[in-house]
Amino acid sequence: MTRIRPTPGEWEILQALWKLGPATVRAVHEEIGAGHYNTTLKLMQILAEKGLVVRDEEARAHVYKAAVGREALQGDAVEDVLERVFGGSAAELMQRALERRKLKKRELEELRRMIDSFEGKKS
Amino acid sequence: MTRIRPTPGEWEILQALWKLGPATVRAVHEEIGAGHYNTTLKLMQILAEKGLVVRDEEARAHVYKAAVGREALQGDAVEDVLERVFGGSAAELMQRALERRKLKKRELEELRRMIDSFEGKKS
DNA sequence: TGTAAACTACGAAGAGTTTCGTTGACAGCT
DNA sequence: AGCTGTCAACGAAACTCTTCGTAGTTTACA
Repeated sequence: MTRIRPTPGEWEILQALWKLGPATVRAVHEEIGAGHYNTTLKLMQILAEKGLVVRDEEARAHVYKAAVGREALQGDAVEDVLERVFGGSAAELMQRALERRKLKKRELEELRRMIDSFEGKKS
Repeated sequence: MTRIRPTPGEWEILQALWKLGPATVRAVHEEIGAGHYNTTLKLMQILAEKGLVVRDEEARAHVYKAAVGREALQGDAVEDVLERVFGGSAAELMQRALERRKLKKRELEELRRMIDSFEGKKS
């Protein structure tokens, strides 16, 4: 099972596609709002080659859509950063995240619920 | 304030240096336990150029030590992954981390304490 | 003194990523 | 038909990262 590891440019495309749903290069490019149109096109073609997006070529303006789930790819990205940066310690990762980003009260409570449920499975 | 973004190879060196303290190329290379000696050397020279490590050239075998704090770099790495992968949502990042890695009971409790203290600062 | 081992230094090769110029096809309009 | 704008496709160029071959220096020691 090889881990999927999009490049930064590819992440930007994928985020746009997850947000927009199936979309043309033009639409994705405008959602991103920066860089050259051809760069967006090229990256989307590369993503199609890699199978991370699928392309409907019916219309002249091809319609792309993400072929991978957002959560799954995020999970892979977390694995990467855990291994490379945190030596596998998820607790340390979360500590840094808490230090850097203030979470909304609602988010903190939801997080606590998640921890509760995980702790329930252990003991 | 430019964010420090070591490459994967550089992270490996830095992790070894944080673990060993000031060390020679040889020591770091053996700690890593893989790859070509010259690759380790080259990466450490690059790190020195970038200022992420400092080099004591007194002895023939130069002694390198990390010039940046582990926690600070981890924080930068978290910022990166938050922006690129999670659209800034630390809650989502932590959710993925919890799904992927089982934390020890002690870690879960420590995490809960951290959440408590952060929540205390709000409302 | 001669030789082997350990070390730094240099640079080139190869892969991967991103950017963008150019080309050719197609569609709409006058 | 001719003009204009939009599109996909291709490939070159620049850049980064990693690997490793080669060279030259220093140290240890017989």
